[in-house]
Amino acid sequence: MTDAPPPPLRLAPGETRSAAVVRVLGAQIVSGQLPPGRKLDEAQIGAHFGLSRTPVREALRELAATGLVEVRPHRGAFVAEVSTDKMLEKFEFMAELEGLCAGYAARRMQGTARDQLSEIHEAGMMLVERRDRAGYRDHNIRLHEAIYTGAGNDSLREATQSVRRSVAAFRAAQFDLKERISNSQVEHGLIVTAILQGDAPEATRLMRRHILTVMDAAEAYLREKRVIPI
Amino acid sequence: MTDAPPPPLRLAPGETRSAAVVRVLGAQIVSGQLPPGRKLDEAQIGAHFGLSRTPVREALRELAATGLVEVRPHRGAFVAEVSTDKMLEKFEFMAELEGLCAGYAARRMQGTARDQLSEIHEAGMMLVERRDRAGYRDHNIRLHEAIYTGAGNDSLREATQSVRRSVAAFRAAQFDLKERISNSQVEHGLIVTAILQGDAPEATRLMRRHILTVMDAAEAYLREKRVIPI
DNA sequence: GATGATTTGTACGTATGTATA
DNA sequence: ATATACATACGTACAAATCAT
Repeated sequence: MTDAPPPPLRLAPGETRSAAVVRVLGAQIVSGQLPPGRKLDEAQIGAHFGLSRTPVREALRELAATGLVEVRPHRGAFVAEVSTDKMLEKFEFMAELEGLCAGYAARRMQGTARDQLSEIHEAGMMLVERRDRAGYRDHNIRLHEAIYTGAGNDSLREATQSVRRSVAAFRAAQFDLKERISNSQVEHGLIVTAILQGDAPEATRLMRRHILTVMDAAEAYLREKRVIPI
Repeated sequence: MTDAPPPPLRLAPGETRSAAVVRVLGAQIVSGQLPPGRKLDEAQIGAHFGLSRTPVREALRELAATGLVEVRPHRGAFVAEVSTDKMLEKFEFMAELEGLCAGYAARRMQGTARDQLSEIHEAGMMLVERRDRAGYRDHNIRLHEAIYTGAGNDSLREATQSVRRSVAAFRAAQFDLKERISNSQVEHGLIVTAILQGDAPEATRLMRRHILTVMDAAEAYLREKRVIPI
């Protein structure tokens, strides 16, 4: 329990301490290092980072706004604990949002952005062949983010990113079953083709199904385990 | 400039001071009392409410998370100033979200909730006849909220409410042109009918068009005035 | 149920960074 | 460009509420 000899908090240039805490704690929650339900003690976290409670408090409030943390008045902050039902609702919502992104992207993406989307997608092939699951996870995020951006609506993009993050916090690597990777690449191919052809309804439909497929895997996992994964 | 003789902040039971500040400032921003771009000085606001800067700070951060306030590091907090383009993006996004709500509501609303929706809608008739614009504004919110809830997905509901609030902050009463009220009631009628008949695609389409109609009025207004309204 | 310990909520002072002269 | 003024960012102390005993 005698951890953190030096203050392990590197500040990006121009970054405030509270922003850095948001960054670090958020990553730890999304990655599962801080499991749902874990108490987030202000003083303890502050000591860990070599900070006072003030910037930690602000960071916890900000994380609460994104849904990664739950703060109960006079009771403290906890890594958000999401019931299976709520999590399935989030997936359902995310499927709609991603579907919207794909549809708008099909209508709005132009020259350069379209080429980049193709390049990103094709880069995934190699990762599938290599069975590089970590690499594919990053690739997957890149592809989806390219589509969010291609939708040409910042409000939509931000909302989709936010929901994706809050969902990511509650599905561990377990979800990324081996078979899913090659299936995912195939589904991506269909979606990218629809976008490049400007077929918005098809892009929306395929993307929604793509996300709901992940949800089905998640649901099966959740029902079996009866607990929220790390 | 010698305002606020008594501390004008009433705390709801169990409410923290910072939560109360969020409530009051948020209402003032949405209602237009605090116009976009207005500087929100921590010390000044704290003095106004008879509080120290700490709860005010936390309130400003929370409002920033909802998009009503913009905080720039070391520079302070301001009522969010949204460009015309960004505002139109928000409207576009809101139209999609409300459309989703209507579609899900058509699939999921059951007995009691359906009856309540009908009742709410019919209550609007009287307000239109009376040309009660303030009353209709409240009624309009009630109807839309009933549909959000009827969608049966909390994530979707919260996101829709959030976008609606942030849009509301930038359209003043001017938008609610006299003719719009009766038109709105007619459009509501079509939407409610589609929901009660369980026709999800039609409910989605009608609701999206309903919101985009408001957007067109807003756009015309914005283009004319060349400024963000109060 | 009462009391003490612990943690959060708030107040206030200092340091740091930004903007202006 | 340097200095000055000012608001925020952070630290510290105290009050209030919750939890444990």
